[in-house]
Amino acid sequence: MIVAAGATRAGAAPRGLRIHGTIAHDLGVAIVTGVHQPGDTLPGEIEFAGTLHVSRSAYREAVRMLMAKGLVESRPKAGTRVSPRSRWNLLDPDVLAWMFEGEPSEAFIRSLFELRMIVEPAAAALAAERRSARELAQLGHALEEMDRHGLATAEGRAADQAFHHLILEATRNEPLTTLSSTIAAAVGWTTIFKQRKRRLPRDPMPEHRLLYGAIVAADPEAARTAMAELVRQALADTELSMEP
Amino acid sequence: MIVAAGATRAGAAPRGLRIHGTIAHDLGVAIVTGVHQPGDTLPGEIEFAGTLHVSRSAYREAVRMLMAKGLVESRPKAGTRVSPRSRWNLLDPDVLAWMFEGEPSEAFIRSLFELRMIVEPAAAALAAERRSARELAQLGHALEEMDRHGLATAEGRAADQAFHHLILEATRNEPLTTLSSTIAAAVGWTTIFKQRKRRLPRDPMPEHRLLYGAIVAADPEAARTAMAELVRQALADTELSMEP
DNA sequence: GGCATCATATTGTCTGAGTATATCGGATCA
DNA sequence: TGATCCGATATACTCAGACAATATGATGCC
Repeated sequence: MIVAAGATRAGAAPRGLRIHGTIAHDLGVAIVTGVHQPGDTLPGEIEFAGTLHVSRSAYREAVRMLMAKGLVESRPKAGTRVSPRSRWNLLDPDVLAWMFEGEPSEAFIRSLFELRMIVEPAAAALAAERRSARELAQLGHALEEMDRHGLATAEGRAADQAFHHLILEATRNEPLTTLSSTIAAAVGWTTIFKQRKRRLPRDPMPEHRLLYGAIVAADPEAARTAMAELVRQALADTELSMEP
Repeated sequence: MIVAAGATRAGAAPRGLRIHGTIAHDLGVAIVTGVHQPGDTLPGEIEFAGTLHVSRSAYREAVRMLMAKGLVESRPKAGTRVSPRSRWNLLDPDVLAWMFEGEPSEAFIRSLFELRMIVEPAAAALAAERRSARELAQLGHALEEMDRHGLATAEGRAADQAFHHLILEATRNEPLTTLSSTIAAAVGWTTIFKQRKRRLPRDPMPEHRLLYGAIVAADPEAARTAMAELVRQALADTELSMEP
């Protein structure tokens, strides 16, 4: 891992992607990591496509995808330029994932946690009011899975993400749930980021159980408090791995 | 307005867009308004491109944009299918705008206000703590503009959106600010939606001034309360135009 | 010095061909 | 009869080359 200077080709490419997807990925990562800065004009289509050894069509389709995410804008004669950061769709799952392929700034990670701190406790409160019996069961199952595997394993982290996603789904609020994909992904990457340097300082299971209990009890305020504590703890753990 | 069956061509097309952009717009609207439902398979490229009287390239680029927004996914042999709603990027500015070209469900509008109710008061609190002198001045100016033109005019609504956007910018939180583009757009369309049926029931200026005062005074809790009241009022006004 | 005009570079669009891939249907086997 | 394997096929994917549309930046005029 770690930036990974491509051996034979460009960036470390995700498998199962078509050419246009690969180009979009590589170019997207290059943009969000600052290789191409906002305001920069990319090389012309024919030239750049040639450099990347792909057809103009494939390259153009990649650019269309980045345009849809607000990363670039292109006009005839003017060329294709990197958009100002303010136009980037930072809440797009791909964009966020691309950010974490580099080393995102500490300020950015902090911003994400701030957003989690705003959204997730409120979501937990809503979920406590609206959750169905079925969702309660699923939450319980996810909790068990987390417990069995631990957060060091892929299964454990998947269960963690499922747990948080289930809570957002129980809010019966689609836009809020969409935020979940984004934040859940960020949480996932941050967790990997975190465990890369040192082992997990604390066991987060007690807080998860507290939160689960509050949702079962249909107690919005307890759920809000529990979730806030959980996010706070996650931030603290992440900070430990950032500073020193 | 109102669905607007296209006179000569397809949907009511936004001007200044290229062909691929137009197709993406029309297809996107058709999807989010339910003409093409999740799970549906779109006609083949050659056929559909022919139906729309555009080249395959233009059509494919349009599909790439929709794919980037999570609306469709396409694989060889399987065709291009509309993705399940859970994969849609509802926080994408375009997607949200497209939703409002139809008549979004009441539940959806309510969800958006619920999200505003979570995010904006918290943002106002952060803004009260972190705002710069320059932003204070800009906020004051926006408030003046709103006062002068009123919310019935385009200038007034622009000032309103600027006011809210400035607050989010003052939070020094990029992801949160990105949410602004989305929510601000939604608020804009909802306002039009609202005034279409009846005139503005109440004058929202006093609450805006209250909020502004709290931010000037660097009082987070007062700002939070004021913003909550403002959003609550906006919801109430919108509800008036939905029910009867 | 400001403004209108025009040449030009760049993206945008179109056409047509060939490739890669995943699904569907049939054949084989338990 | 049922399930598994495997090949034919439909579809998206990639490529190549040409022409059109457009906004820029220079030029010339007022």
